[in-house]
Amino acid sequence: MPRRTRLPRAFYQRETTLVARELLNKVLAMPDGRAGRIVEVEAYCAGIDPAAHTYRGKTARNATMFGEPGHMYVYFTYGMHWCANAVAWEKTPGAGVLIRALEPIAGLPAMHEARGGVSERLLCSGPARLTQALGITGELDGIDLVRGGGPGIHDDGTHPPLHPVLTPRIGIRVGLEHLWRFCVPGSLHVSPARVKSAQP
DNA sequence: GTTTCGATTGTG
DNA sequence: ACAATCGAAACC
Repeated sequence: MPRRTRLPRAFYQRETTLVARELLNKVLAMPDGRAGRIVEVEAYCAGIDPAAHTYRGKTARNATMFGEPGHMYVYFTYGMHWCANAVAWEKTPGAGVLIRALEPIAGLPAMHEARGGVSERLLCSGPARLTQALGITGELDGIDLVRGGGPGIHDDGTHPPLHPVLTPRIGIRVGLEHLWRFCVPGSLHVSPARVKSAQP
C-alpha cells in the first residue's frame, strides 16, 4: 500500500488556479475508505470572477469559502445535488477549487451502492456524481480537510500532469474567457462533454 | 414578499 | 430536448 500524505494547510494558501492544477492526481478519501483520484477540477476566484458564488460577497451559503483554506465548501444546487470544493486562496478570501471528477480507486462497492446501477465510468465523473458516490452532503460543509480523522486530500506520490488540459469552465454563463478547468490528459473518468445544441 | 434560476443529471 | 426539485439570490 503506497504511503499517503495528507496535504498541509500551506498547500491551500496559494493562488487558486495553482492549487487547482496541483490537486490533479491527488486522492480524495473518506474515513470509511471510499477514495478517488482527482482528474478534473475548476478554479473559482474571488473578486474578479463573476462565475464564483462569492462574487457578490459573503452570505450564509458561501461563508465557508471565506474561511480557512483547506476546508471543504459543500453547496446544494438544482434542488437535488451537492457539490464539493477545497477552499484555496492566498491573499483574497472567497476562492476555491470545485472537484469535478474522480477516478474511483477504493471502496467501489459502497460507491456503487450509493449511486445505483451506473457504469464505473460514470460513477464519479461529474461534481454531483462524485459527492453522491462518496456520501458527501451539506453536513460536511466547512469540515477541515487537513486535520486527520475525516475526509481529506492526500498525495500518494502521483505527480500532477505536466501539461493539464485547459478549457473554459462547465455550466456557467459568465467568466468563459478564463481557462480555469483543468483535466488529467487522457483520463477516461473526466466528466463527459454534453452535445451543444445547434443555434436556431 | 415574490420570482427567478442554478458551479447538474438522467431520461427521451 | 427537457423535467426534476428546492433553497438562495435577485428583484420588487
